[in-house]
Order: sequence, then structure tokens, then C-alpha cells
Amino acid sequence: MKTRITLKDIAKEFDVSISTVSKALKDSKEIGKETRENIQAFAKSYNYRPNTIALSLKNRKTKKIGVIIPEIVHHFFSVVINGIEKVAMERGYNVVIALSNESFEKEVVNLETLVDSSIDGFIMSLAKETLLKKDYHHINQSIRDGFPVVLFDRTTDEINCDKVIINDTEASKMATNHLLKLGRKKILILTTEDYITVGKDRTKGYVEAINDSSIALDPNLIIKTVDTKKSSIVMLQLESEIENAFKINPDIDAILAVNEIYAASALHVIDRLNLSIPKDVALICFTDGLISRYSKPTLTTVSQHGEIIGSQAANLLIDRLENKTSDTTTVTKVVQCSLIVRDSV
Amino acid sequence: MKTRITLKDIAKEFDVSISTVSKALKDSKEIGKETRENIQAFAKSYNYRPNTIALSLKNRKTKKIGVIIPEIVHHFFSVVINGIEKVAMERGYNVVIALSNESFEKEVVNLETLVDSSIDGFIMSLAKETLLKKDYHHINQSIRDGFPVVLFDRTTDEINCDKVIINDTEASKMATNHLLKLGRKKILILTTEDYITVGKDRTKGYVEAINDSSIALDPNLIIKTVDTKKSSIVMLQLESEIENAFKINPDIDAILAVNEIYAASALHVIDRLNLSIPKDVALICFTDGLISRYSKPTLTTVSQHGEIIGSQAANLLIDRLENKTSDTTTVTKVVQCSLIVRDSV
DNA sequence: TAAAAAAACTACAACGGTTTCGTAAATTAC
DNA sequence: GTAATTTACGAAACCGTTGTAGTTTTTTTA
Repeated sequence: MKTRITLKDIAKEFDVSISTVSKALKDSKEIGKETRENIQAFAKSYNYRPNTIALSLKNRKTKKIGVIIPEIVHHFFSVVINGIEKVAMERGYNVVIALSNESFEKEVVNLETLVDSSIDGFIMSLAKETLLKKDYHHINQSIRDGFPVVLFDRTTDEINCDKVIINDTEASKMATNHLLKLGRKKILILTTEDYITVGKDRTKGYVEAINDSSIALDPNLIIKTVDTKKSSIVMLQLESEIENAFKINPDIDAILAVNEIYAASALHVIDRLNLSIPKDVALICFTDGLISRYSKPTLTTVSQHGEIIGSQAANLLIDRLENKTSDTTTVTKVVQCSLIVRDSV
Repeated sequence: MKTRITLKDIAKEFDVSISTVSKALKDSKEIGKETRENIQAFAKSYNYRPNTIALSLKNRKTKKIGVIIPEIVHHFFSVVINGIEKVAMERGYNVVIALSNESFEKEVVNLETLVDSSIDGFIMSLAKETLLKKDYHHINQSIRDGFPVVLFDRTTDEINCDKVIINDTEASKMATNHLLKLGRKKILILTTEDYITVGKDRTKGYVEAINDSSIALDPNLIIKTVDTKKSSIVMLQLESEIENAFKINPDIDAILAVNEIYAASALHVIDRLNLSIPKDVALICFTDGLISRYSKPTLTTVSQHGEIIGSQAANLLIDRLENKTSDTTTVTKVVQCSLIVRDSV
């Protein structure tokens, strides 16, 4: 490691003290103009950069924000990271990423590791297992220890912090209404179990829309997928559940899927049943990812604007870190979803 | 910020010196057994953790590795990150992510930022613009400054460092041969311009396979897509090029796409031309991502095993950081691709 | 021309830890 | 009973920077 030039080196060069160099580089008028300029020129030519570790130690700030998300091989989360990274970079912060893999334990360990490695604050989306266990002590502890936390997407009321969420319920209601307005009467919803907040809210929106209409709510039209670990197994199981739903209600004429993967399962089943999209069955899904854009037909989606979520979360966190936000109250920002109409309706 | 307990605090508590506490916590036999045990117990109960910044300052090591990739909303790259993160976590390192967005300038700035924020070493995949400009001074400079670098996937001979690549040429040859063996005679390849190394190598493999066969190489069957920034524009343009290829050679009976997006374009065109897959046209693509898995039909792909690439890169880097590798020679690891056969052939 | 004021710089502590070297007290050796 | 050794601990330097509180030198003022 070719060690970089330090204040000490410059001080030796000019035969002055380290403090003089430090001040000269800060352009303090305490230091004579000539000395100041000489030192600055020298520092520049040797490409002097202050050692950030020393600064961190001094300032008790690292200018690093930790991001803990369940997965990274996931369109929504990677888009959010994109948004976070962009803002962080602009505002002079680094992004440190840790993955919980939907595991409570990994989430706890990651949080500890990041706290240990002196991160200034966190942006998180909770692991499924954490939501299932409803154990948030690790996060609340970090907050008590003075680390600002911003939660996005998968949040909980049991943690008092800034949050960025989308209007899941409304968006789902809007999507369902969109289908109803097109005359669809038997709308199947493919959703998650209720412990996943976004799934629950989307189910709620669907139910509200149906109840607001003249159509009776049919519990057979709500499939809450049990989420085991292996996604291929989830797929297979979901597909058989969808087929089953079509057996019970052969006249299903629309499907609302809470994510792209579920939509892909639906596509497969619809294909197998020799039905056509959107003539026989209309399809809308959440997550405006690659599948929606490139599948055949392309899918109408509810876009969650992940990049905006990410940038808002980053701004919220950095504002807190830099005390631009009042200490006492936490804010929750709601990012509005929008419907992107493609060929599947 | 509720400041964490330090050695000083513990020292005050026991009325001993800081050095004593430090040694006691390291279980040095230099310190009396009783004192040692008391201090350890106290530290444990107060959940003492050494301040990593102070350690970094002392050791000139941060236990952080920087990853600079072109995009994160990208199946291959996110899978690689997954592999990197897993290994890094296991070996006690944090992963700091920066995105170049395929821009040379951002890559340079990111590298500087990460160097400034005292990262121990880098894992990178080069931005398209960097490959186009062939300007690698920033990376070579960092290497000269003593930062180990590991390049993966998009690499260049002009940087002398450890690398993890896939056997693109062979894999492409294998895929082409697979199509030839199935009796396909007019194989269209959708590839990138040559400055992107992986595209070039894949084109090469295709050409070799054709030349090894009894079939004449037809330049009209090689489409090198001009890569502008907007992916939607690329799509449209590529689609018209594919349609054009079908006009010139209506008997195209197979397509090899160097990535999923190109494959998706091909799917759209094939659909429009009312051809069926795999009866009329067989399709193989690189990148075993969501599109391949969930499209209709599912796509036969060349899997690049991104997770393995990531974990190998991380291990290579950390080995270097911890001097487990001889200093002089650099190594290049080749991860073997494999063909995942699905419905499109 | 001496005192006061301003200018230009330095010493030092602090951030939190590690480590080398030194030393007082206790123990052992003879 | 004194010298040699061991035990148990402490002082101080160091990593690189900042900021406060001096200190010295020069200039101004009366």
C-alpha cells in the first residue's frame, strides 16, 4: 500500500506544524497568505485527501448509510437501491448493503454488523420472517441507541421511525376498479398471507373495491399463497391453486396479482387452459419489472415507482442525520402508485 | 447518539489503565486472572464492542470491499452481488456498492470516492463507456496505489489484476453446436458490438461453431446491436433489425441471443411473424434470469452462474487482502457456463 | 520607545484502540 | 537476607485530523 500523503508529511516539507497545515488547507486567515497558498499548491500537486477514517473517528460520523433488504435479485428492491444510491452519492454518502434473505436472524446479525462497522443510519425493508415473528427489538434498540432508521415498503406500526410506503390499498382498489369498469365480474386475486403488510393492504383494496361494487365478494376468488422458501415450489403450488380456482369458477374473467411472479404463474395456467389474454381473462399485476415489460402479452401493471421510494428514503435519512428534520416527530411519506396500461387488459 | 462504552469507561470503572483493559479483553496472560475475568464480565454485561473506526485507523484496514458495477437493476449483476455479499459477510467484510450506470465518468468518480472512503479493495465490472474509450488509468492508478482489484465479466487485458470470467466463447460455441445438432441450419445471433468483451467472445464462439460445421457463415445472420442509452429504443431498433433479417432469410430456424432482453425482442418478432417456438424457430439466450424462467415458452439458457462468479471474486479479493495469495502473479478464474434446457428448443 | 494590538504560528488534547517498553511489587532462588 | 526472576500493571507512542488555547513575532499606537 503506497500510503497516501498526510498532514504530517506536508508539515515536514514546509517545516511548520501539523495544525498550520490543517488550517492552511481550510483556508483559515489565521495563517499567512503566502504560507497558505504554498501549502495549498503543494497539497494539490500531491493530491492530498484527508483520511476519512481519521475524520470519522473525530466527527463520529462515517457518511455511510446501511441498507438492509430481504433480497437483491428482485426487481423492486434493486430499483429502490438504485434510487437510494443516486441520492446518497449526490449528498456525499456511501451505501453499504446487507441482505437478510428474508431471515430474521440474518437481519439481526446484519444490523449488529453494520452498527459495529459504524454506519450513520439505516434504510430497511423487513424480512418476511421478521414480520411473521413480529420481533422488532433489534431495530427499536438501534433507534434507541441513536441510529436513525427509515423503513420502506415492508414496515410495521411497532417501530416508530420515518417510513416511505406506497398507497397499496388505494392502488389495489384502483386496479380492481379498473377491471370492474371494463366489465369484468369474476376477479381472482393472487396475494400473500396477511403478515406481509403489502399483501394484506393490497387484499384490503381489492375487497373494498368489490364491496363498493354490485358484485358479491367470493372467498374462493382470494388466493393467499403460503410462502415457503423455494420459489419454484411456491410457483407450482400457486399454479395448482389457480387451476383449482378456475375449476370452481370457470368464468373468472380477470386476475389481479400482487407481484410479477404470481402473474407469471397465472400466465402459465391461462395458457394451459387455452384461454386468451385479455379477451377471456384480463390481468393486472404489481411490480413493473422485466416480466411485465417483456412477457407476451405485455402486462398492465401497478408501478410502485421504486426509484422514488429509494430516493425519498435516502433523503429522509440524510435529513435526519444532518438534523434538518425536527427530532421529535417521525414522518411517513406515501408514494403514489400508478397504473401502466399494456396489453393484458 | 447514546455513545457506546469504551475502554476508557471500563478503565475508570475498575480504576486501572486503558492498556490493562485492552489486554484483559484480549485475554492476555499479562493481566492477573481475577482482574481479567472481572473486566471481561463487565465488558460483556455492558455489551462492549471495540470501535471499528479506531481499529481501522490503527490497522489501516477497514474490512470493507467496494463493488462498482454498471447497473443493479439487472439480473446477472444482482446475482453476482448476492454471491459477493454472502462470502464477504462470512469472512467479516462489508460490501459497499457504487453504480456506474455504464458511464466512464461515474466509474471514475465512484472509484475515487471509494478510495477516499478507505475501502480495502475493489470488485468491478467495467462500464460500457469505459470499454469503448479503453481508458483504464483510474483503475490502474488504484492498483498502483496498492488497492487490490478483481474484475469480473467485463474485463480487459489492459489491466493486470485478478479476474473472474466465464468461458463465453466456449459456451456460445456449445450453445450454437446444440442448435446445429438439432438440425438447425440458419442460426441468427443477436449480439453486441465488439467493444463489449462478453458480446465479442460470444460472437466468436458462434462463428467458430458455424465454421466448424458444414454450414457457410452468413454475415446477414449476425446482428450487432448498437447500444444507445435508452433500452426501449434499443428494443425497437433491434426488433426491426430482426424483422429485416427474417425478410432476407425467411428460413431462419434458430436464434442465439447474448442476453435475455435481446431474446425478449426476438420473442416479440417471432410472435408477430406468426412463427412458433420451438417448431419453426429455436431460441437460446444467455442470462438465466426471470424472463427465461417465466416467459412463454420458457427459454433455454446459458447460465453464467453469477453467484459463483461473485463468491469467487470475493474470495479472490479477500485472499489478496489477507495476503493468502502470492503478491506477484495475478490469477484469472474461469467459471464454466452450463446449458439449461427448457421449452424454447 | 515602551506598551498594546494584531498576525502568524505551535502545542496539546481529543477521537478509541493496540502495542512496546518499562517498572514496581511480589515471589523465588541461593 | 539479598539478588534474580516473575507477575501485574502503567506510560506513552501511534494511526490522521481538528480546534482551542496559548506563544512568539511583528506591527501599530501613544
